[in-house]
Amino acid sequence: MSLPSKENFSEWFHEIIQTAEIMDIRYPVKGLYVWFPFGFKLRQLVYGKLREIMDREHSEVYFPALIPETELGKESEHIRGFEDEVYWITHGGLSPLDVKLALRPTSETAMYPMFKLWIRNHADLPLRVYQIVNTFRYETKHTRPLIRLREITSFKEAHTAHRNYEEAEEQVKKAIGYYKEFYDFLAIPYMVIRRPDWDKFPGAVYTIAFDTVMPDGRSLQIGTVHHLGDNFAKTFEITYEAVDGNHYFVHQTCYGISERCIASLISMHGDDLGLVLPFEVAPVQIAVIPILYKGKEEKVLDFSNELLEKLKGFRVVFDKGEERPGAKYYKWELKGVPLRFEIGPKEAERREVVVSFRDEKKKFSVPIEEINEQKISQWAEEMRARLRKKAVESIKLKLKFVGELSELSEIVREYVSIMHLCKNRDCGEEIEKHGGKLLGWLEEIPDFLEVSKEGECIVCGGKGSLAVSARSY
RNA sequence: GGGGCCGUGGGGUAGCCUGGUAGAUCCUUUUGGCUUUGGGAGCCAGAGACCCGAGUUCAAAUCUCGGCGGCCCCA
Repeated sequence: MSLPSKENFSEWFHEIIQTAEIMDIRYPVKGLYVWFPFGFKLRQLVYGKLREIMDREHSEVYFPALIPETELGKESEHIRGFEDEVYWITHGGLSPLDVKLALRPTSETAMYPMFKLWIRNHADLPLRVYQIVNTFRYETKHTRPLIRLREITSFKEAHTAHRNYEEAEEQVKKAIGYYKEFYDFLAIPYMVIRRPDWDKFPGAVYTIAFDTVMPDGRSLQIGTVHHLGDNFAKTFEITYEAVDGNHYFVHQTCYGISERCIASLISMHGDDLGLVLPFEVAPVQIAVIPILYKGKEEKVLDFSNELLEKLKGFRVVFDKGEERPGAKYYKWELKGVPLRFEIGPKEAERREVVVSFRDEKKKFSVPIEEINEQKISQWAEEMRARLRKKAVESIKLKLKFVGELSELSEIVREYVSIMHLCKNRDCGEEIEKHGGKLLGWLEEIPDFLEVSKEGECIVCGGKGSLAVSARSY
């Protein structure tokens, strides 16, 4: 029943996914997992926020999951980046297909032939759409629920088209802003990192990623934003007629977030007792536990009902099951319920409620009259601040600035390594010889890092800026 | 890409080396009943398992091979 300690992160993650009923990992195909109802509810709430953000200036769409080989292969760099990982449909029934169909590894080549039809003139721009879909990649490394999947079940991908490079770049900045808002909402600290030129999205001009740090000191990419320039526009002939009457190629961006956001949510805040979830995304926000002594049930139940009446706007569980109170506390703590109200004969007598926050040990009493939506929202907001502070503190312990190249091999085994590095590819490759992966250069300095942006390249001594290397998931 | 370990009730394990009825390995889970309820209650009676396939053998959870699935280490 009890989880392994979070100190042993890999084991802890594996167990909590199952015992907290996020995903059932017993599905008999490698890399595919089943969402439990509870996990799916969490997904729905988290993606609800993402939808809310996207809906401000994007339209939600749906494109087919199957892409003909003829389209997938059009952009040569793009196909080279994915060809090892594509699942192919080769038959319809017993007959071989004339044109093989790929299960989308991502949707650029599904969407952009249609963009060509949709975009005629400058009034059609900017075009901004997104979809939340499954994608397939034949992963050869170890698969892991929510983190490395052969079917990504929850890929939010946005695709935009603009009149020129600059307007597309504006969109890149906006996208970064949206993702910041999303991860701030989840109280997950992140680094915004520009990927090395040799490690960008296949077909992109440049790639900017969101990376966070897992409790075992490995990095996890939890979002990417790509400036595609007019690379795909040229391949798929997406042009528009401008006010001057000439035709120009559009410039595009795309950006995505997968269920790794939920992996990071679980990993960042969870503890030895189970999930710890921000109030807004918790499938159960409040657990009300009555303590039913024999002969006093009615009094306690009446008072509970009075309380429940006040909690109508929230996702509440009223647990009057047979178990003893202690067992119920553990059960709902495992599920990450942010607020717990306990009501026994004493509380009914004094018209008070015992309140307990998931992220803190202490309990305290509050008169029932003081409990209302505003109070609860205030508690929720305070809890988010505490979660973020705690997350930042734990991340700080996993980051280390590296001043000497000779120290890197040692440090990168346990920490996400920060260093000054120039943009020279040779220097970047030198970094990776010491283990870990060069994630790239910090686009901005996060508030939890106190180091100067500029410095001498740790390899060649030239002009360098802050770079990050880590063992990554 | 290279190497190693593993698969037994829903979950975690003992048994495998040295083949001999899973009639009771242990913990957890679960069904019914009684008694309980302020941090994982107790008792009684039940339920539930050898990954799949082939081979060796009188006999396979146990030995061999293959498949599927999982974990770890190195690059």
